[in-house]
Amino acid sequence: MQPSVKRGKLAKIAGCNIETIRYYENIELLRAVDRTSSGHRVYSFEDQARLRFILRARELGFSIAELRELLSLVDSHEYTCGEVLAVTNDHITNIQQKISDLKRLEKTLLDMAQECDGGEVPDCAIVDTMFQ
Amino acid sequence: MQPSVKRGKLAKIAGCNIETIRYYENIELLRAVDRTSSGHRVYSFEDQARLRFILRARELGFSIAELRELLSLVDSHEYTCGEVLAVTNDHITNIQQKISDLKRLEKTLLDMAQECDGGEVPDCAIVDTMFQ
DNA sequence: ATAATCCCTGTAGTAACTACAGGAACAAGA
DNA sequence: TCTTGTTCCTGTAGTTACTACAGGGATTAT
Repeated sequence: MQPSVKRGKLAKIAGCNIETIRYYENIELLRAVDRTSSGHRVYSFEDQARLRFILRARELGFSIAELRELLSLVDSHEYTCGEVLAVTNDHITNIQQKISDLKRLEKTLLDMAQECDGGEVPDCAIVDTMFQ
Repeated sequence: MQPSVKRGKLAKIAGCNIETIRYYENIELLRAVDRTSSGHRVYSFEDQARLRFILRARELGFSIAELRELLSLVDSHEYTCGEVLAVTNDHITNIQQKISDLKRLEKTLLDMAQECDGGEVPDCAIVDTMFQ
């Protein structure tokens, strides 16, 4: 980790697309960082850590809106563990809901596929089911 | 089910947004249906069945691209059961992948939440973890 | 010096809709 | 018949979270 890097290098070490960084600046997840005299962005150590936090949260499936909530807590420097836990628990609930929706879907599709003999004939239980 | 309806009524009986129908026409999942002399769209019985097929497939999580594949099979009138099953099985595989991704996510989040005591102090294991 | 690479900006495209705005048509009641 | 309210038409823009240009300066390497 270097004390200051430009956008391309930051993208490389953080493992994201270079344009993603500019995007996060546009939507104000990242601050408008310092520039060289010719206008090239220069990212400090803290900037790099913040980007990694953002990318990690995204990997964990937090939406930008949820992430904004997390960041505003962290930025306030007055957040409590309980507040962070609440956001996280909401997110876990969302994910559990998605899992159960997908499982129901999977079951329906498997049932449909079971009905279908996969043969060469132009008559298919799946199509029939989808037409109801 | 009536033999011919206009867009608003079709949306109501099919249970979708009125604009969705026009959207499906734009992207050519639905044909450019007949019009009255003044230009109002009129949907036949077959048009209604096709919309229901589309909506059902979307409910089952098929993407528009997958749906296009299904519809081109159905439209050819020469599809075999095996072809439809192949598309369906691909889709099932996608869904199973999503489920396992989400489960991994859920576990990571639950582990993180476990570390967090949810207390009143401004020091949080979740935040620490996300900063790595 | 020059070529290759990097960085800058603004804008448009992706998926699958949804939501207007501004105006014409139609149905129902007085 | 007139009017009011609802429905329909069109085109366009907004949503999420990026990604991909184009056209042009800045920097680095040879």
